[in-house]
Amino acid sequence: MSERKNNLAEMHAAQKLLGWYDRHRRVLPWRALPGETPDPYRVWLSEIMLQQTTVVTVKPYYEKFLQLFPTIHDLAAAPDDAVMTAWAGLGYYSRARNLLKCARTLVTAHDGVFPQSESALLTLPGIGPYTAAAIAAIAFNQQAAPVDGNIERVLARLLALTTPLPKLKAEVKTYATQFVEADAPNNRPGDIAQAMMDLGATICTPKRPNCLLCPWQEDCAAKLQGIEETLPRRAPKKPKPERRGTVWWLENKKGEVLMYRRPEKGLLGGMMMLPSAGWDADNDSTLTHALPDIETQSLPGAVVHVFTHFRLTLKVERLTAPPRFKPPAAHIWVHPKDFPDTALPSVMRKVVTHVLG
DNA sequence: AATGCGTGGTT
DNA sequence: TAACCAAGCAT
Repeated sequence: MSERKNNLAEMHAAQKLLGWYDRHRRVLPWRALPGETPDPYRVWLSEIMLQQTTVVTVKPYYEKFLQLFPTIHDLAAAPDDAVMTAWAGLGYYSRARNLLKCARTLVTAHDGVFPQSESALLTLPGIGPYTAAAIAAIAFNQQAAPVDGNIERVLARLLALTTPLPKLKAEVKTYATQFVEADAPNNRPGDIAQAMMDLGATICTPKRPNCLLCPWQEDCAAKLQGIEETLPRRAPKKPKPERRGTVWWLENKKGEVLMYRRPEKGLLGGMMMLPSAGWDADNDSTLTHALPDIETQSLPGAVVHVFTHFRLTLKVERLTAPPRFKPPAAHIWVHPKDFPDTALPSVMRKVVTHVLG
């Protein structure tokens, strides 16, 4: 380990990286320009959105959130549903719930001011090891070493680390920390983090990395061995189970559609759904019992949606509510014209499209 | 440590 | 097309 540490220092890796970053840094909406002071609220918001999510996907959501909630005080004061609706389509909805929790905690207990230390940030909802280090480094220029998927890949290749994921993460963290410490005189931990992420996103890509453009092309141990495309190594993935279910488009005379809000925890927590059954045992609709009395029209085809851990195929049935129909508890009628302002996850938007074309 | 948790783009 | 992958977190 100490040998690799020395290698890092000897190859002046940080200088090469920062030189490259100064010439090629990407302009991103949440990124401060050179000389500007980063806004912790914006750094935090972007980091939460960027968890497991690409820059291209995040951009419009980030802009929308800043428009709707310009400060952490605006966000903390917002109704839950406004935040869930603004987040709809971005996925991993626990992020939105924790975002709101975190904003309210900070506003209530700390006057809306973010703590600057990695350890204090780590205690906040939705902020884990990566995000705590990223905010500390990027927003406050603390000597923190965030390790995301990019940095994990970049350093695994630079140092030819063959440990498979997920164990690799801890190993990379120690080297990333040494890297920042070795560069202490430059005092640019935030730029080091962003430079390594930019490098991973644009050059040291998972497939077909563009080594010819890499500032570390002469230093990369993996490239030297010709194994750069095989790193990082990972355990084989499990096959994705298939689930099938039925979703009901139940319309009343006003043209409104029956919906309900899912429980806060678990899959699609806090988001709006059409009644359904057969694929998510905990959320089988109580509507099932009332349906035999109603004439149903089965729509041709099906809606297919792929979640992280299973593939879902939904048959869609269309029904008209009879005159004396009583909606089950916790259900509400929503008119399709209000769908844009409804917290509908993508799988439900696919169902809507399937029905309305 | 392993699993649950979205979605859309790329290959 | 099916598989892979993306600035991870909570439990």
